Amino acid sequence: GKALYIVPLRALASEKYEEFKEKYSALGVKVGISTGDYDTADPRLASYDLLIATSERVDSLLRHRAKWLADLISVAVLDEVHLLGDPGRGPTLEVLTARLRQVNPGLQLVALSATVRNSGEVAEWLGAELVESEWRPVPLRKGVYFKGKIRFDDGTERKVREKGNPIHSLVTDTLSEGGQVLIFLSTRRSAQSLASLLAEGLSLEVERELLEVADRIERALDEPTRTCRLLASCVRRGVAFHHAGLHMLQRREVEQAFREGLIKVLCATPTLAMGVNLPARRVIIRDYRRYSVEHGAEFIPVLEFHQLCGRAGRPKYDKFGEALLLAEGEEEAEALFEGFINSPPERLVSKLAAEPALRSHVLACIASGYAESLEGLIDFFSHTFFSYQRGVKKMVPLLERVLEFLSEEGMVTKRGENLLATEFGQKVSALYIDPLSAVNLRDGVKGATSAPTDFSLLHLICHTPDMPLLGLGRDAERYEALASSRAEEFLLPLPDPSDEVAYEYFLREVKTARMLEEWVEEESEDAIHDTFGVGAGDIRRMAETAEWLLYSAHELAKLFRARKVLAPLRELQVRVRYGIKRELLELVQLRGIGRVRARSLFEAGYRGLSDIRKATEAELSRVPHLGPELARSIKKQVES
DNA sequence: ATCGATAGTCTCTAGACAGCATGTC
DNA sequence: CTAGAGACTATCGAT
Repeated sequence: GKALYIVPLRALASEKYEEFKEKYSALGVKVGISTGDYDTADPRLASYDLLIATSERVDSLLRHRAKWLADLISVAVLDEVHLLGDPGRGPTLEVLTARLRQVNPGLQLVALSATVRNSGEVAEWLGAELVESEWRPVPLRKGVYFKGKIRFDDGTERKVREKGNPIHSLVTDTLSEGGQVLIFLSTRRSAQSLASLLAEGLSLEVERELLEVADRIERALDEPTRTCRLLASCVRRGVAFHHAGLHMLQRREVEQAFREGLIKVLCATPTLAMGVNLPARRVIIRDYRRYSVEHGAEFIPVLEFHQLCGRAGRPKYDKFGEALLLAEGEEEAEALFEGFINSPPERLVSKLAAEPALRSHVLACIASGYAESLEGLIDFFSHTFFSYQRGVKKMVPLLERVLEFLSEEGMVTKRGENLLATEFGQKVSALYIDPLSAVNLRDGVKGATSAPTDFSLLHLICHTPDMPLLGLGRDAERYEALASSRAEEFLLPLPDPSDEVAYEYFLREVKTARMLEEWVEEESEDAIHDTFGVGAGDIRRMAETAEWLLYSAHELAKLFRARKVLAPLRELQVRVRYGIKRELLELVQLRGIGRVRARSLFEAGYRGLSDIRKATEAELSRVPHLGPELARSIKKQVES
């Protein structure tokens, strides 16, 4: 039979894909990958022997009733199942698991997890045998550093020569023995400031290759932002920082250079522990507290602590790995030992009861024909981890409430005992958006009486639970002013200012919409960084989400015959993808031409495909940001 | 009146999945 | 279970 390998991140999917392709292709195993940035309904998907996919992708395939998935797969691997406890992603994982078992009762499941307190419970839910193993490729020692001394969990100690602050001493200590250090911090700002401090203080000797890496990092965007320059200047001194605000190219450069040993010290936020494998001899966990809006500064979960520790020790290079916590006093050292090193990890608790998750999965169940009645739904949900932990009875009222919402909004109809998804419901499930997002998009799109502005549409998609919003910060007044000056552009009724929660939310939507508008007006990333406090990585991620929602809005507009918004939505979708004004739409159709080169061509007088047709290759290659290679390529594209 | 040092006050905080269509060095 | 860094501001004294 075939195998399905399910991972939580795209980056992990492509890492596994490369790894398995290398290992198994020679044996004649066909390895494939399916994630959001690869094909959707690729018919070849069914021909692979081993398919690697993100959990949302598998869920989506199941929603599209991919028959082969049910029939051909004989084993599924669930990598990092401890995500079951994640409020955002966990529900998908348990629903997908239950679904796979529903359609294919004979399926063999292999679940891989970090240690959790109730692993037995998870195994039992899955009908699997629990296998526990302490083995790792490189032995790991955990310890606490205090006043020039590391105390390890195996009872040993190590003296460290104190030099400057504790971090500095530990870094110097590791470097003196030829090791690399990975330092985990809780905020982007801390990561950046510690990196520049260490870059300054360590004065490492670096290899020439690293200078090239630094140049590439500085040139990753069309014009470098302050962050680009800061990162490049750190890298030139053998130090780097890493967080999700960086452009993907920069993250990859940093990871690669660290892997090759060129970068010696890396200051990172937790992205690095969740993502691809990137080990170091010594891991220093400086921030073991993290701020949360509800509880203020909190200790990170023990589970996550272990996740961070897991990055210590490079196979083949290090005899052992070390993960260290920093203590400021004797009692704190003791507390850290007890609280992290000697503490059992948390229990996994199902988060399926959260309404947004339930809305979406109940609809999918009905829309894809996995349940045709309330009984059918209850039966399906009785096989989830939630029901295993809390009993189906707790689930029933929640299901009824969600069903009520879906039928009120016209996504599901009841015919006697039968539940049926409407065309609207089908569409929403296939688009993979939150049904509440769909309701807002539908209302907005139907309410458009004339051709909407960019801002109208951007605000509309920001008014959905699927769009992550920017924080308001100190900008309340500014966006209140913006909202009132552009009041007639909103497609939906505005909230009452006396409802503070709703109004603040609204202002954040306005701010986020404004950020996307600047992106689409070709404001420089540096300027966007300054006014909105988002990095290149954030902009790309938000644009990607916006594009998906604009596409969804377009599909719903088609369904509800809101003709006036169709063309503007489609056009804006492409503009958000590239971050361009309307006038560049034609140029950007060419492969190899994006935001920067399209603008460059336009300024040079090539305003459309016909201008390019008229130009010679030599003329094109003289346009800034273009070379002979690209000139030839676009000339060829224009002629065919 | 102006500047600037200092101390007190305020503000802010990690991450990242999903649709669809189309095509190469 | 509620921290710490950096930006901002008020205050006061020296010139």
